[in-house]
Amino acid sequence: MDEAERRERLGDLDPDALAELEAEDEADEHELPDLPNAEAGEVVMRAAPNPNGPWHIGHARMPSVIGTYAERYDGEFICRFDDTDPETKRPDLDAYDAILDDIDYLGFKPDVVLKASDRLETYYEHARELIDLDGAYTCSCPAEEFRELKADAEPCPHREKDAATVREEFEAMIAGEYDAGEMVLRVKTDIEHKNPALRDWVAFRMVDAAHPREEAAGYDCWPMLDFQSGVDDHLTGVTHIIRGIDLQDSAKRQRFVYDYFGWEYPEVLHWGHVQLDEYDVKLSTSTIKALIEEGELTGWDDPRAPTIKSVRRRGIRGQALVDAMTGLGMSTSDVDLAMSSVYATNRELIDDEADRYFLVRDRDDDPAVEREIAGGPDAGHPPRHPNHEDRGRREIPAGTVLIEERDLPAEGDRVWLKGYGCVREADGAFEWVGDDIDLVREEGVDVVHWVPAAESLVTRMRTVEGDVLGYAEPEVADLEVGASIQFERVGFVRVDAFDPAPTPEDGGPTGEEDVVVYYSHD
RNA sequence: GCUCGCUUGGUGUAGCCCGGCCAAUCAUAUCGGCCUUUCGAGCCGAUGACAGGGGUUCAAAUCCCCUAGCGAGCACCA
Repeated sequence: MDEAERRERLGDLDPDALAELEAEDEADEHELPDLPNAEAGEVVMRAAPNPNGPWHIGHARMPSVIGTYAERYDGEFICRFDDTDPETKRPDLDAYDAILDDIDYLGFKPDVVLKASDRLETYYEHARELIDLDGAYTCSCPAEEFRELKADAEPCPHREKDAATVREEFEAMIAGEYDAGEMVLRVKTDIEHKNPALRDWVAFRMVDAAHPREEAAGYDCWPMLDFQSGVDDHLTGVTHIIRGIDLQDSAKRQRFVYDYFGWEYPEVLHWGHVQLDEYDVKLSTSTIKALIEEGELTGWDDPRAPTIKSVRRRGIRGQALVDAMTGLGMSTSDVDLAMSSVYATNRELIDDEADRYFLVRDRDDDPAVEREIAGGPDAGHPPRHPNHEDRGRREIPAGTVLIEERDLPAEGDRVWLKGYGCVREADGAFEWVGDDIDLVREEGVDVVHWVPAAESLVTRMRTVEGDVLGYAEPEVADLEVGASIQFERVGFVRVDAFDPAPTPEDGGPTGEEDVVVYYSHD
């Protein structure tokens, strides 16, 4: 009896037991723990990226997890751009759409897209209300001076200003009557709170630089993250917040504002930082940006860059990334993501559709070597896919072939050219032996890949470790850009371009290539 | 310095709130076998973990304390 039969029989004997078993199965499929206090149809979550550059792989975690939860609970997925710093983390105008595109690649679509920089008037309104509730005060202390007072749990003289004065000075902030550093609005929390991080934090400050978005360029008084994000989460009905441990004090800070307004704070989950193995490059927008500017990387989609654009160009499916990210769970500790688990998932996703081809690599330590075949058929005909004979067979001209030096048999020994037959190495040439498969099965002849010496395509394969040159079999020319294929005994690749134009950067195409492919994984 | 948090095999994770069914789950990785004209896949098997110490208890991965290690916040960044 197999599993299905056993279940059917159990269903007859004891339907309740079967239902229980199936419920367990369903629970097991959840990589992510259930959300606290979550009800189907009432969950609202948000990703709040700062659009200051394209995303690295770590950024995939938030949309992956939120999107997955939104699907599980039939909830809402808000994408809110927290672009309230026109200066130090200055938004990149291209990043807004690039980020939405990356979310789309992961297979999710936000229900709502917001930009904080569109919502300044809303923040001002709430600040005014907070002032009226005696929950905030304008402060002209130099930052350093206040820091010392705070460290000693001492209030500054501005804390006791009357509301009218505070209101007046805040309106002057909005009107742009101060320069950066001259005046801030602080939330009145508890100046003696045992955690210094929570004492009278800044809600609004003056910024001299104009916001890059035209719609927001006229504002000089900008909210800080904790104020803006706290107000927006409430106003947009967010029920569950997920954020990094770097923001673990944010909820505690924002609670003071929520208490003034009588709002209920959402559920909060924190998680640690993600590190990736495999890459030499740090998972940091600024680091990657710098390496591109220095010419170390050819761009955000360089295969050596740990970015979403890069893995996408390499033919990794968004789903593979989502599975890996949700598999990391919701732990508060820092985690290392093994790229091998992304690759394992992706392999399952593309193996069935990826047709097989040959690529003979030509490397310094393992060059392609040429051999003329004496006797034997004119061509080999290996299948396009071992599990799909219906897709037909390739035609690979034989005659004179290339194989990788490491695959070359010793003088007098035999090797099986896959899809062709068995040959023997004799005086720098191959002698036809035959196509009796028992040679492989019973006599242990190695099976290797090969390409014709004359008709093959000059190929550049871009990998995480750098580029590899080689020769691909002729039929690769018939593929479409974007196709995922497997170079047998080499690995899966995505076809990126035919006859690419040369690029000035090191590591890019030189103009010699017939085809450029990006290496996915083995 | 003050405050907060974390620590399960190579990696990730489940279990911890509500102690016993945990001689600890699942995935990945590595190794071996079967199958296969390669690789991959599939099937079978193996490897391998509760940071350390103390306490409470009939019973601790789970509760308490201490130590160590790691991380984060104390920004007019997000």
